[in-house]
Amino acid sequence: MFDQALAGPLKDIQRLVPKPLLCCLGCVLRVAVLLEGEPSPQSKVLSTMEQVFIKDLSVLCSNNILPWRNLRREGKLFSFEIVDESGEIGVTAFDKEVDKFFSLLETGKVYYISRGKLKEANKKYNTLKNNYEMTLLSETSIVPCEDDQDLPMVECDFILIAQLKHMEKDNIIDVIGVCRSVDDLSSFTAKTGRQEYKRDIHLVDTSGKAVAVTLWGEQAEMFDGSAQPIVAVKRARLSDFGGQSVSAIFSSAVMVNPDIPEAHRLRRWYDQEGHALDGQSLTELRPAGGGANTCWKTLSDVKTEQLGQGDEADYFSCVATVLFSGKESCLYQACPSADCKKKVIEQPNGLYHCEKCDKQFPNYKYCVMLSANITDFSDNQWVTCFHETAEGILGHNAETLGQLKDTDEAAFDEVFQKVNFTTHIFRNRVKLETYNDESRVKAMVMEVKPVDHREYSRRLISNIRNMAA
DNA sequence: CCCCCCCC
Repeated sequence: MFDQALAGPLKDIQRLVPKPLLCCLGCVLRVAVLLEGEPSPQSKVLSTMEQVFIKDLSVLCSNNILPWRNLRREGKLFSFEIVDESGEIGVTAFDKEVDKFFSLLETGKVYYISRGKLKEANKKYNTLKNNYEMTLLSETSIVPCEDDQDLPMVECDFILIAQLKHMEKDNIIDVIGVCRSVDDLSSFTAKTGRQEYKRDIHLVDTSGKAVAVTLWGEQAEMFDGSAQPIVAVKRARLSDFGGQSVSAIFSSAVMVNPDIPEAHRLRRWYDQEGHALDGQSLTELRPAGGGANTCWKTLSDVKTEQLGQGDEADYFSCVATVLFSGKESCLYQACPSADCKKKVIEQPNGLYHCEKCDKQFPNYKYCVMLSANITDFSDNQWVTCFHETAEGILGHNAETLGQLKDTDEAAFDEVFQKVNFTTHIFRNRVKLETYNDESRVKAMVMEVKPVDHREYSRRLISNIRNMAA
């Protein structure tokens, strides 16, 4: 079927590419490419019978047929990547070739490919180490290769996480590490308006450093890091977000527990000693579920840095302990309308008037406005907590508190006793407020969360390191 | 012949 005399390695089509070859993780496709005719950079036909492997595991999943459109016409396409010992190349199939080959090509299988077309790769979109890319033609043939024994495994271009520090943003890199933790899946609205998903995972390697890797879409949704697997990401992009982080891109290959020596070495290292280390992350720690750019301050920082004294409000987060919470006047009678929390005024007629809704009601509901003094090692601060934040600190909702107040004074007191010396993460808003010609900085609690001791300890250790440096 | 690679 194929003329062995024409056989040659993939490197024949990239002899103009002086780069060393890349690794092949999870080798997949063996391809023999037949070249015919004179090579020319613009359009040449391939001819080789050497083993070639697909290496991008993501491109062959079933939803990778994409529509395309230009001024003249539209159609569909899919692309995949093949690699042999000598290098890699991207391949694209359009329209009829999609119908013909998409279901035939299977990740993990080996094929002979003949009579494709080569053209110059567009480096803007193609991060493969090849100056060319391949297009399938109507005369292209792809035939499964039964001999898939002894697939060559080539060395990888993995970079130690600690070495990322010396690299610039946007570099395309390969990393491998132990997935020591996984953030929750998060959803966001992309520029296109579509709802997309992402997930950060945290890899640590023998360099003792860790880095966050962002996965996207289905890869993010499906990722299971519960067993702390080894994760290799090929052709990811180095980002400067949060200091340094790594982002999977369209053509990144994410491999979980690949069967390669680096992975086995990492597994042994982590299980024996790595798990006990607290590898410092190149990516700034962001507490799970926390807002953007959490600004951690001690309470004395807030004063020395004069937060809240400018025109705008300032926001900061702190870990602090409740010293006192005022039970007097912490409950008020509020408008019973669902979304209204305005204080109501009892009328002579026995009804309750809400100024905001401009209505009178026969009843009211309780709402909480709690004044508390919170402290950390450095200072203390009076803060005001409304509604959910107050309920969070007190551990009861407003309705329950109201009932206790009205029916069981002792139990009501106990709620406030129990709150003393509880520690939380507070996110606060501080702003200068003027009342009766007197200006003072008021602190309002925006959010109360339990302390994540693991994350908190990491941050403290990181602070100590930074102070020692 | 496509060509978006995202987000805080």
